[in-house]
Amino acid sequence: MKSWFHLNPHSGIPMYLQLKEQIKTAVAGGALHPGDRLPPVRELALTLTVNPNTVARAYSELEREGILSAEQGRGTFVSGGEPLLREEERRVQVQSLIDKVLVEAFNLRITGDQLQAIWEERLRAWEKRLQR
Amino acid sequence: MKSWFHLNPHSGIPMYLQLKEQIKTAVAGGALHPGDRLPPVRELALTLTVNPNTVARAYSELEREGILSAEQGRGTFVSGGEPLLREEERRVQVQSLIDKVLVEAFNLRITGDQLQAIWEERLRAWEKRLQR
DNA sequence: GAAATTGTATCAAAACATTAATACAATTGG
DNA sequence: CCAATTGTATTAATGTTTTGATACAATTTC
Repeated sequence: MKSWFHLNPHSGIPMYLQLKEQIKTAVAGGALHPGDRLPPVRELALTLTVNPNTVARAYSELEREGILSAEQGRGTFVSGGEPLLREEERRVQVQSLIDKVLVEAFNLRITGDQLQAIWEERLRAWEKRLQR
Repeated sequence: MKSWFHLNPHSGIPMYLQLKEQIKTAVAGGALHPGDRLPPVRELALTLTVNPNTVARAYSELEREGILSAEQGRGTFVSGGEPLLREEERRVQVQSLIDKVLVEAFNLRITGDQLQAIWEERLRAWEKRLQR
């Protein structure tokens, strides 16, 4: 449980977004489990040499998204339970993300077959990391 | 070839991005074909009640991406020919988009099976629109 | 060749987003 | 109960992006 995250102040991507992304990836990939406690905002801010507000923003946006759960005085944790949105809404979100991928892919002149192959490859890669 | 695009100034998404997105979708979906001419920047700017620079920005970014092709004095056209990036690079781009979808999906607690079903459904939906 | 049409370039203004400084509030631990 | 720990809220400073005004350049049309 050491130096998980690292931020690049010059990447052009806001640091709070970099952190959000890394936390989401860690959760999806099984490096963080429901109930795990994240470092306090000030502590993580120190190790990342970043303003505490930057960490706080990442945490609180992830809480709004139902991925973390914060309790004042106690800490911030990976949340396990029920999704915030109902099935239908989550489905729609994923659909629209996938539609974006399809538009991009076709504009990149990727064929349906190539696309399908990449999809299967990536899905397999993630399934491995998920079945812990 | 009428009122294709419409922009919402209050959506929170910059208008030049909305326009880019709509053009990309039209191209991917077969509403616009290689060689088709787009309206002149000033004309489209009028119909969308937007500054000409806004349209020009969308056009020129899409040109950089190899989707449109502009010629001063003549107009702007949907480009048909070879992709700008080589196979490998395009593959990587699509891969990373798909990885983002997977992370989002798993954080939304969508199961692999559900995800696979949505993928197949959307791919079929687009394939229909593409085989013209 | 001149006027019209079209995309391009430059620069500034306005809007927006990110980061920072600081203070507040709830919980825990002794 | 008091100090320490932790997340939250407010506000300002800074930085970045988007939009707009205007002028320029290439091509077409007559």
